[in-house]
Amino acid sequence: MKLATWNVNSLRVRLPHLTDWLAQAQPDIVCVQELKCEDAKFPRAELEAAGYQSAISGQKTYNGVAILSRSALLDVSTGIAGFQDEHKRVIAATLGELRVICVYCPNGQAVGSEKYAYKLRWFAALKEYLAAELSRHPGLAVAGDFNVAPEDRDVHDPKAWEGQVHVSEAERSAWRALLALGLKDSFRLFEQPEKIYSWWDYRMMGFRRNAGLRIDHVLVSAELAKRCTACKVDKAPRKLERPSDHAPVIADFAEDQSISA
DNA sequence: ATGGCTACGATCCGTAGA
Repeated sequence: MKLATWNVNSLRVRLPHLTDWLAQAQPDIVCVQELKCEDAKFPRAELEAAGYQSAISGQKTYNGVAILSRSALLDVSTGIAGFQDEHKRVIAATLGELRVICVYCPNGQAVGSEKYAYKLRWFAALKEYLAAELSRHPGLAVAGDFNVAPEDRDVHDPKAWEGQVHVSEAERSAWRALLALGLKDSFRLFEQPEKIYSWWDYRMMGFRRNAGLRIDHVLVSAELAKRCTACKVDKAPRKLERPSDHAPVIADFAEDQSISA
């Protein structure tokens, strides 16, 4: 079973990239962020033709999240329970034994800004929400654009980025608070090559220089981590004409139903 | 050198992303 996350930076612009990638990568479930698309304009039929059902929470111009799946999406919920938010950043659904939560965490703009304070409030609310979800769903995956590079090795130039938004101590602390719930960064369950990132600035030839950050993540509960066999960034769509600035991250899971071997 | 792209919705520039 393959579970992916991809910030497409406008679903309307990126739909051909998305459908081509679905055909090539064959994920079973995809968490999509930055739809920038109202629900009424969501290309449901095109994605159904590609073999995927959709659960969506969209809005005009900004934000917007969706979960695409080859199988039925049940118990769909949107937003963070108990947290008032104008932004459409969270959607969750159940697929059999698996609970999937798709997140588009706030950018934060700059350390000390109002948006940064909102980002930290948002992460605190997310943590409480995930704690409750974990207590109900042992098989939980939280996938999306977290807008946090957890460690210096997730940053192309840690010196230049030191203290900046996406890497600041408060943001990394908020990230570690999610791990403290028992969630694992699926990427770090495995040996990885150095300098692997999931986002590259459009400017200054960021992708050519591999000047990136690893900010898109697939977190898994302890139960799900046992079944996780790989996690990789797929850079291929970032090489296309008019790409998203993010690349998809894809995690693999054994279909193992047994308790012990 | 605090810029540099890209998407969007409103114009021929501002907001936002990261």
